[in-house]
Amino acid sequence: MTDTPRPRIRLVDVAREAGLSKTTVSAALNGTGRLSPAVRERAREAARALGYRPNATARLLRAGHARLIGFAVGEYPAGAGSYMESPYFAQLTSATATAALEHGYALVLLPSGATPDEWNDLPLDAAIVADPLIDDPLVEDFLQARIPLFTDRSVEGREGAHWVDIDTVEAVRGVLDHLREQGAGRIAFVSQDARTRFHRESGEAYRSWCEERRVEDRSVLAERPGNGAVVAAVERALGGGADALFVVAEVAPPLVLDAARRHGLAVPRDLLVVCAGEDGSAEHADPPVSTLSLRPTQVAEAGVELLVAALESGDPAPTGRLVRTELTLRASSLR
Amino acid sequence: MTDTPRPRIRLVDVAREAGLSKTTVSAALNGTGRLSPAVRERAREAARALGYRPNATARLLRAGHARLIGFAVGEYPAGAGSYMESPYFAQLTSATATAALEHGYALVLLPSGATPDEWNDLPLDAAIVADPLIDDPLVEDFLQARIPLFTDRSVEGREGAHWVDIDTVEAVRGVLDHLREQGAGRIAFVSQDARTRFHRESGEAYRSWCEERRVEDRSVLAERPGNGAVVAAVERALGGGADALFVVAEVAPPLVLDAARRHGLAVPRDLLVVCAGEDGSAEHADPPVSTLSLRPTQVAEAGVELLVAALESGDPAPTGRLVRTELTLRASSLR
DNA sequence: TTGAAAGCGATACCAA
DNA sequence: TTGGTATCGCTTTCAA
Repeated sequence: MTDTPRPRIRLVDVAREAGLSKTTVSAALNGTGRLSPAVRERAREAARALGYRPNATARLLRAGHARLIGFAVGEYPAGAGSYMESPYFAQLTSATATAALEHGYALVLLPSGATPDEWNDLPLDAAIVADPLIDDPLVEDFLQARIPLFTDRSVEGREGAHWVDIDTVEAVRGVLDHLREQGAGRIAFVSQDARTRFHRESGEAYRSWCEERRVEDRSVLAERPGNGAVVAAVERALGGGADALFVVAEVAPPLVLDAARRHGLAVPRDLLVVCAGEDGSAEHADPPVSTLSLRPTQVAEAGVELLVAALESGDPAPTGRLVRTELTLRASSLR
Repeated sequence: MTDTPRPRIRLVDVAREAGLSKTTVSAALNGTGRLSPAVRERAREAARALGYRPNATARLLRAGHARLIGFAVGEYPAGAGSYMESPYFAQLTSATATAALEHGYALVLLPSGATPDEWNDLPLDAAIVADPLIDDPLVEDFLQARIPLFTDRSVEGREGAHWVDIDTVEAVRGVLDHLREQGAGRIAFVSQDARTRFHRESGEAYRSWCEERRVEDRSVLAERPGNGAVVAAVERALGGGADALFVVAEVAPPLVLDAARRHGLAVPRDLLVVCAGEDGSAEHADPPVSTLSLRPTQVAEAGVELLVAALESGDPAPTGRLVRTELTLRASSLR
C-alpha cells in the first residue's frame, strides 16, 4: 500500500535531497560541467532514489525546439477509411517515422484534413504532407505558418518547402514499353479517381503514350477506392478486350488474377498484368505479379533528410530530389 | 525579395507593436479576461500584422501537459519490416490516432523496440503499447516511469495500467465449432511463431478444443512472418490432408485459395477456409473468404477512452475492458 | 568545483 | 479594464 503522493519530483527536489544546487544536479545528470565524481554520484543517487524524471516540456522550452514532425496524408478525405490500409501509405508512414527517428525526430500523426487549430497547440518543428491534394489547404497552412514542410513536387521553389517525387512519366512509359515488347497490343490502364499527383501524371503519361503510337486509349477508372471498385474496373477493362493490364489503382494483385480467371483468361498467356504499388501479395500470387514500386521508403528517407538538413541549418531555401521507381518483372508480364 | 528576418515573433513583440502589455495581448488572443472590444481588436490586428504564432512549448510548460500519447507496437523486433504492412496494425494505428485526436490528444509514433532514452525527451502524457511481447520491456519501462499506459490484458491490475483485450478463446472455439458444423473433420490451425498474446492464446484454445473432442492436433507454424512463409505453412497443412483451414497467421486470403487450387482442392467443396485478420481482400476473393475480425478499431477506441479518462481524472486505478471479435461468414466456409 | 541568478515564452494572479 | 510580476521546470552563463 505505498500510496505515493501525486506531485512529480522536480529538479529542486533532487537538489534538496542531495544537499546540492539545481545547477549541480542538472550538470551531474546531464554529464556536463566539471563536477567531482563524488558529487556527481551523490546527485545521481538522489535522483534515482526519488525516481526523478526530467520534465520534457521544460527542457524543450529551453532548447528551443521540440524534435517533433507532424505527418499528414492529403490523399483521403477524413472519414473515407484509413489511408494506412494501403500498403503504399503504410510503408511510407513507417519509413518516415523510422527515418525521422534516426535523425532524432519523432513523428506526430495528424488527421488527413487537419486544420491549423488541430496542430497549432503541438510543438512541431516541421511537417510532412504525403500525397497532397491539388492546392491542398494543409500545405498552404503549413507554409503560411512558416513551418518547414516536406511534400511532393507541387511546392517546388517555395520558401521553406522541400519536395521529393518520383519519375512517374518515365516509369509509366517504361511499363507500357515493356508490355508492348512482350507482345501486348491492347493495353488497358486501370486507375482511380484520385486527386494525387501520381494518378494524374500517370494518366497523362498513358494517354500521350497511346497518342504517340496511335493506339486506342483504354483507360478505366475505378469509381471509389477499395478492392471492390477496382476489381469492377478491371472487369470492365477485360470486357473491353484488353490483352494487357496496367493497374495503378490500389488493389490486391491476386484479385486481378481472379478477375482474369473469371473471364477465362490465362495469365500471362492471354493477358499480361503489371500492378503499381507495394502490396506484398504480388510476389506470392499465382502466377507472381510484376509490380512497379513507387519506392515509399526511398521517398521518405530522402524527404526526411532534406527536411532535417533545412532544420539544422536554418536555411529556408527550398530543396528537392527525385527518386527512381522500380519495375520488378515477374511471370505475370513475361511470355 | 522580402528577406524576412529569422527570429520568431513573440508575445512581447506583439505587445510592443500594439502598445499594450503581454498580459493584455495574451488575454485578447485567447478570448479570456474582460477587455474592451477596441483593445482586443488592436491586439489581434498587431498579432496578425506581425504574423504572430504562439510558442506551443511555452504554453505546454504552463499548462502542465502536452496532450501527446506515445504509440508503439511490441510485436515486431525492430528492423523486421514494418508492422504497418499488416492490415490489423494499420487499422489499429489509424483508429488509435483518430480516437486520440477526438479526445484532443495526438499520437507520437515510437519504434517497436524503443528504449527509454528514445522517448524520455518527448513530453508524453501517456503511452500505448499495442500487442506487447511477453514481459515486454517497453511496458515495464513506461510503468516504471509512471506514465499511464494502455496495452493488453497482461498488465491487469497494475497501477497506472489500462487494458483492452479480445475474447480470443471464445472466438477460436466459435470458429472451430462453425467449421465442424459445416462438416469439417480435419481442421488445421495455421499460426505463426509470434510472441503475442493472441497467437499464444489462440493456439492454446485450439489445442484444448481438439483434446476435448479427441481429434488430432493439426497445428502448423509459419517459420517467419510474411506471405511467403505462411503460404508454405498452409501448403504443409494441405499436404497433411486437412479438410478445413483456420489461418490466424497474417496472410492475404487470396493466397490461401491459390494454395488450395494448387492442391486440386475446391473451396468450399473440398476445403473450408477461415482467416483471422483485417485483410480487405478476403471479401473480394473468389470465393469470398470468411474472416474473424479482431476489431482493432473497437480495441483502439475503448483503450483511448480508458486512458483519457484516467488522464483527466488523475486516478491511477487500473481499468480494463473486453471487446468482442466478429466472425463474418462467407462462401469459403459455407457448404 | 560549485551555486546564484537570468532567461526560454506564455499564462494567471492580483493590485491599480 | 489593464498591466506588473511570479511561475511552469530546466539549462546556462558567470561569479565566487
